[in-house]
Amino acid sequence: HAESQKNSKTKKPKYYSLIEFPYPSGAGMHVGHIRSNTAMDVISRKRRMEGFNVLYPIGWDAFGLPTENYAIKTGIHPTKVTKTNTDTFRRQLKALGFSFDWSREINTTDPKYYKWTQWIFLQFFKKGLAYKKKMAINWCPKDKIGLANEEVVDGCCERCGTAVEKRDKEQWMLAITKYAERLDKDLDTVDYLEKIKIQQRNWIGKSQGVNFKCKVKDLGIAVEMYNSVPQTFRAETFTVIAPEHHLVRKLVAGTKYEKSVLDFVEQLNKKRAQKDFDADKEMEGIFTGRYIENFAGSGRDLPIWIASYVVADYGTGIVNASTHDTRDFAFAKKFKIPLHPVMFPQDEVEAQKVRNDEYSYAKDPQAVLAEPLEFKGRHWGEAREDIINFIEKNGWGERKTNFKLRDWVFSRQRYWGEPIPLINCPTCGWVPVPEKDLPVKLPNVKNYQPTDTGESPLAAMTKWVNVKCPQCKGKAKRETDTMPNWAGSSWYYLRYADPKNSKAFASEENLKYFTPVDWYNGGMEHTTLHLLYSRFWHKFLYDLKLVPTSEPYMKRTSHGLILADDGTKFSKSKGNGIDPQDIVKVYGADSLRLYEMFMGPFDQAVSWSNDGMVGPRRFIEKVWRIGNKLNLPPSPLPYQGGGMPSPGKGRVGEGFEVNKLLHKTIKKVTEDIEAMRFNTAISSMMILATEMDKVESVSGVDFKMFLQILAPFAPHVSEELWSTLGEKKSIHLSTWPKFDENLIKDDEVKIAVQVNGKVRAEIMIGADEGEESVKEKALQNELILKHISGANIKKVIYVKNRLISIVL
RNA sequence: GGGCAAGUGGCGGAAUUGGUAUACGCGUUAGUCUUAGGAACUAAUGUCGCAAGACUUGGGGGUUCGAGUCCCCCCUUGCCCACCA
Repeated sequence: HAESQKNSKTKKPKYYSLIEFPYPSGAGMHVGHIRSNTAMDVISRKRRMEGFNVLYPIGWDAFGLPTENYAIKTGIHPTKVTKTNTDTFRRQLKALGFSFDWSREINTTDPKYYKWTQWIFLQFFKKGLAYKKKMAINWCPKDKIGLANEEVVDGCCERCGTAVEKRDKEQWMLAITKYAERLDKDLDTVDYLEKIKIQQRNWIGKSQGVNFKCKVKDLGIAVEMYNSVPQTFRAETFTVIAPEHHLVRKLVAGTKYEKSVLDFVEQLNKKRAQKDFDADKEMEGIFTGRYIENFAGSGRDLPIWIASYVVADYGTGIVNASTHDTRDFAFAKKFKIPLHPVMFPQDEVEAQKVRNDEYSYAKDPQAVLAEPLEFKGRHWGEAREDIINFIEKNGWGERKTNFKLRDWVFSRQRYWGEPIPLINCPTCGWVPVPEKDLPVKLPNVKNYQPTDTGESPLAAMTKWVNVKCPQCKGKAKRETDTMPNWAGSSWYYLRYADPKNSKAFASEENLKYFTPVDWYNGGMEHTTLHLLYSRFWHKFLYDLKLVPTSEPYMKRTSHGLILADDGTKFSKSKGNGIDPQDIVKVYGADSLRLYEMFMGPFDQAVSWSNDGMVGPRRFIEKVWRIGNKLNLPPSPLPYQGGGMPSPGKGRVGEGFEVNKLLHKTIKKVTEDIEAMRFNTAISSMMILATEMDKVESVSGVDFKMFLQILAPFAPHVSEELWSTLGEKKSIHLSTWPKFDENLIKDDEVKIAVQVNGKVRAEIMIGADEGEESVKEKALQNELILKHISGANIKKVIYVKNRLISIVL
């Protein structure tokens, strides 16, 4: 295994490659888990051979619910469960020969580690970015835990599937929205797969629009209405407000609408909490009896409706509505609210349909505006900026940027997490635990079960809870909430740079040398949670001048899932996971690694197939056989079925051709690894091996170069053969081979000759043969003559070294 | 409903990004060697056809000398998101 060295010990440039550290579940790893590890191991090994000091670390993200639930069920302490599980995982990973630097292994549940998770949290607290807020949180009645918005799937708990309820609870929040702008903008500075950037951008949901300033008629209340498509602001005929909006009560107080509206809201809120509520289908609303007065100087008063599709916490929770929004349109149709289109398709027939309110017409950049009159005839797509300026000049509203991103609910009422290191003092309020008292260790409790009151099990530990206030020394109580499992993973890549440091989360020197992460591979499912959270923490630490860069990861790629052979997901409940160690026992670690990389495109989902394992295994045996031809001492390759592979029979071949193929393969493998096209890299090595197997003798130099490009994929067999060839140093410390430009050029090329688009012949030409000469060759070809005789040749097209196309 | 992928032999998948579709692997068939083979090697293997040849990348149109690749319409599947205009 590899030991990454600190700056002082090496002059090599560093390279930091990273995989998401695993959550050590009781089920152990299945073959799907190691796809990412194998890919990054290939890249890390190649980098070492290219002369980098590679940091490729590993650790355990071990806080979290599954372990806690297991502890509740069995009564075994989560620490013990974690120990057992990490031992299993470690054994499984070691069986595959990943070149992790095990000397840097970390564990988020180790007090020496979570001391710094707590420390970083306190920095958030001190900067006012951690705050307590009473809010309607998502409450899972089964897990008895508050969930972040991001953890609710279809109105259900992401973990257990129980329908989520709303509950008021004081929660610690982290103000990620303060960083929304930078999290969006700085995506321009990093090399992430485009689909990852897109997904993060959609999640952050930046939208630029206008906050209109309005008054409620007869009440004199000022309200703001956010609209992200202000171009169509002359089209609105009504206003929609979210049912849970705080203004609703004020609007109807003391009016004849009060009872019916409040009843409606209560019912609607219940309905919306259900998981199968479909806002588009079940569009509901009620008139409040109130109007927006003279909206944006239009002279029109807009009736205010409560609408089921508006949310209070996006924008201002109240929106000027018009025909040019599909949901507003559907709402108006349902409640027979008059419409007033202001933009039209260029096609007159279609335009008439819009005039007749036959359909909603929205978001077409080519649309022609009829109003506002100052913009008559201009297009929707280009008039936007001018119209916003126009609105601002007239004082109707202000330019405003909104984000979908919400602040992060950071409290959990659970046992198995980092205690939030704060003390609540009746006189001083929330006081941070002094740095010298960190970490606040998890106390031993008998019962891990969360309480029905929604308090953490820690709340029952009165000895632990009751403390002196660090400021006034009066009686005070500890916070009993713990952190979510995303906390420890938000900064773990920094700890790897200096995992044993007790003075800081990592030394400045080591951070400067090792960070940022150069290449980070992980699952798409973490794009909007872990990946975004850790970018947020990193930027915060950057602002405190504690890390040297503003982004944690320079490059982010993702792997496709490995599915069971029936195309479904591996899952604990089905118990269909395949243990990599079972495969290793039969086929060997190298075969498994090769197969994982060979089975399909790295970024796409592939189904596991036990039969497919055979191919890579045979390939390795073939490589072994070629090694035997080099007069090596016989050394049996163990095989489950017993027996020894045959030495193979040499045939007379042309060594020179093999040499050319070798250099072409070096080029292909070198390039394919960088692009994560591992499958085609392996296929080209298979072709090379077949050719080397056919020829009578292969030069040791050639064979060693082949072993070197194979080494990142199949580290064990290549190392073994390397040493039997007399090499004293590890193949993994050798220098990545360079291909010879002269050898990858062909003197002769076979090209296709097409007649009217159909391939009719193939001819050999010189690699740099002139166009005229090639055309002549083609036209004189017997097979071609058959097809062109008696016809008029209109055109002859020559694509260099590819084909000739004759058009009759 | 939105976003992102994807649809190619019996199966997993290649295709230098508009230039010989089906590389490589699995499976299958025949042969060689063998006491034996669940080893290895050789050959064949998209479909139809005796052949010449014709057809073929989810379906239908189009652009082009030339389309798996580009454009339009439609169908199907997966993942993520979904009251957020």
